[in-house]
Amino acid sequence: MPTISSLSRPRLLVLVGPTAVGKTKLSLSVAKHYECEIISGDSMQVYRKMDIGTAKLSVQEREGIPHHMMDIHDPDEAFSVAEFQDRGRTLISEITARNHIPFIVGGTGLYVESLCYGFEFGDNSSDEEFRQQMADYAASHGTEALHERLKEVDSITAERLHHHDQRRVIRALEVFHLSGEPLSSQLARQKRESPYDLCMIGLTMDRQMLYKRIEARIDIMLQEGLIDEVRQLLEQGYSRNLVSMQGLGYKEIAAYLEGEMSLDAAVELLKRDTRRFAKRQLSWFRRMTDLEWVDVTDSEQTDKHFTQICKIIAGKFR
RNA sequence: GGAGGAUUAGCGAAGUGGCCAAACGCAUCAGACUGUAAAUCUGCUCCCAUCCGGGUUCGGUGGUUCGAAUCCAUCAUCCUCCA
Repeated sequence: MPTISSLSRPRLLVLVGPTAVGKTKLSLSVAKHYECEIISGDSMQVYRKMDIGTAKLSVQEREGIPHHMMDIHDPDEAFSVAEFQDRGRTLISEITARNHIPFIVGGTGLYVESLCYGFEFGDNSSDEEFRQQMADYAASHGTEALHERLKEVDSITAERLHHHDQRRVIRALEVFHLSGEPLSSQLARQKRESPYDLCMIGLTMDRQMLYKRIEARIDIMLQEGLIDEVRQLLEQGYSRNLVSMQGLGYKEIAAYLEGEMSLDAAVELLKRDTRRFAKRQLSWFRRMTDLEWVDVTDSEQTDKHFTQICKIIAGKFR
């Protein structure tokens, strides 16, 4: 039963799951049934010109359902969780005002969670020069020395980070550098409560089956012209160092196109990396306690899964 | 028929008398994750045990030795060369 506060909070429907489980397909049925507008919860679909490798639905395939947070940046424009959250919040209130249900569908755990819960990124922003300085320091003095420096300003964060995890060590240092406050104390202030009336569904599947689907999907992407897509990006001058080019499929195919490995090797690597990614997604989602799981191993039974999902939604949003 | 080489954990591959349950790589599995997150990072993987620890391994069998994955014999399988 909804409490007073849940009645006053906007509804937010969420569908997560590892890559290639079948989120997209199910999301269309659900969106139609509940008059939803979809917000892509995916860190790579935000980029234009990256369609095949990100398994983006074409406008036609969207069957008239609005899809937000797609194609909002060129591949050389940096994107971040904070921006995702910011835009997401706006979208949610706009969609709610239209009397539609905002529906996040995606596989980027951090992004989805940042929107679902009260993550506060503050105005820490970033400082490229500082990052570079820190990276240089680690290169000359070692990662442990850099970790030591973090220990001095934020021992709590240092405690939980391995000194090899330079990206996080540097960010924690950067947060202190920019705000004068340790990341850990900023985090301690945040409340875990969601600003929304949440209904979160997670799709899962037998691992072997999922891996087969991943491989099959990659083969299809290749047939659909993934290599050309990557080639065009490179020809248009998008560097391999760009964040967008670190995406699965782009990274590996670019390595092939630049002559670093054979196509077979690149494809094999892409499959492996994607399998690993799916595993990581699952381990992220598993700790999300508000999630209701739906096992879609029997991938033929989409009607059954759809019914199951509707039941969960009906239970939450009554 | 003869000569030589090989056989190590899921795979590849070190180890050639004690420091070996066995390096390393891969793959698998598990985990972390608050402005790069499709990124970044950690740990496990012969069996049993939460820990201490215990039990079985290095193609099979039988030896030598206080002690063998490592030495010897023999059998099996594979490869190369000579017939």
